[in-house]
Amino acid sequence: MTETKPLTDYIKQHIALTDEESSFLTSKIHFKKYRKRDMLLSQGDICKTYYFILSGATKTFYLDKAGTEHILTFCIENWWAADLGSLISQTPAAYNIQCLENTSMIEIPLDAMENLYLKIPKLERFFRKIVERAYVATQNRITDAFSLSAKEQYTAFQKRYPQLEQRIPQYMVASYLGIQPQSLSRIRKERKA
Amino acid sequence: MTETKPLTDYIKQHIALTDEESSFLTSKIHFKKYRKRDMLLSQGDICKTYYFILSGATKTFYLDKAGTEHILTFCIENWWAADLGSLISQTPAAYNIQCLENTSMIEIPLDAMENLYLKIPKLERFFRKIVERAYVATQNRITDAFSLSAKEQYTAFQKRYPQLEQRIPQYMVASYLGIQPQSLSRIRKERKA
DNA sequence: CGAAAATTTGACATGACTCAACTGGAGTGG
DNA sequence: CCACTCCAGTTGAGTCATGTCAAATTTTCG
Repeated sequence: MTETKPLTDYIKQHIALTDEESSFLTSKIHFKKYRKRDMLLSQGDICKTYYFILSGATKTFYLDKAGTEHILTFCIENWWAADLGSLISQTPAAYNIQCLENTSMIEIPLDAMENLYLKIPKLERFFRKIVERAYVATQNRITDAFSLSAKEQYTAFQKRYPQLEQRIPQYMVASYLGIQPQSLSRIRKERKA
Repeated sequence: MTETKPLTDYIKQHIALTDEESSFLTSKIHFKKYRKRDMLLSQGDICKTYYFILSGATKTFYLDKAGTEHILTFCIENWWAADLGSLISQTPAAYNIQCLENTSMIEIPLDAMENLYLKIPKLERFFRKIVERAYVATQNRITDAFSLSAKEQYTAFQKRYPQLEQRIPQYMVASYLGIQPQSLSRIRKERKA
């Protein structure tokens, strides 16, 4: 299973795994490829899988009452995607997850996760740290939303996701920033001047 | 140490602890009382402690360049307070934490935490779940900020923190919502009508 | 090439901000 | 116990950033 090696390597950067643990892990996860526009999860479904992105990109978004799309986060290489709220309490997902490019990932089904935690308790620590990091990132996002103007948030986005802007349409950046595409267009125009 | 019992009880609701584990835990944590307006953490300091609130309330906030206060969260009974970003990477805190009332809490110093994880590995699981929950709450906050008007966010705040509004000044609610006190005053006026 | 989608631009509306004045209650000191 | 001060909260008037609606233009892609 050489295809799953990137994940075991990634985990080994954080915690030591014996060969046995490593191969048990490998036996529980699987490699998968998706195509641009494929949905990994739809609002209302129950999220059953953790996704670790090897290459490509996804967006996590939801549709409000008016049917407008709001992008909560982009996930790119070496990052995790899932609707954690749905996953941990097995309730209907609040979010959709969709591929923005052809994307290859490693999937860890929820029930495999339980086995992994039992057999390799160290993984509790690993995932605790992953979630901690994600939590801090989300807090920073709130902080930015609070005190930065649309212009400044756009700059912050470019810093947080270097190069991503080149890979996705502008209206998605606007959606991530919580502004209208027209407004982003005007901000960009103004910045050039 | 009967004063620390509420926390051990709280943890036991989630994971089983032997008597030995329970008393080891108790030996590592301490009970403490703070007074209204006491600072638990100041922007720029390194956060060294997890706080579990038994009674009272705190606010976690930061001051922007203009010196305006933005409240990220309120923490009340049975909830955790800390600047996790500062705590996990031992970098200067982005946030201040201050008591809004006389508040009693249980403190777990960061280095005690490491001992606890070693001696009681189950705690990794417990804290993973705590952080997961906090993460989901933060995501929901972003979602609200995105799609709700100031009016609707005010209603959401009242739902998320029942009764808290009665315990704190109105300008803090405004700060939490990310609007001016004047705007909140107008929203309240309009709602009565 | 042609249709559909994305982006830009213009004109106008609006929600929230800013600045400023005023009200009312809480706490303090004479 | 009253006068004074301070601070939270309210209200008003004008401003500004962003939203809305609509049309023109450019880009993408089958």
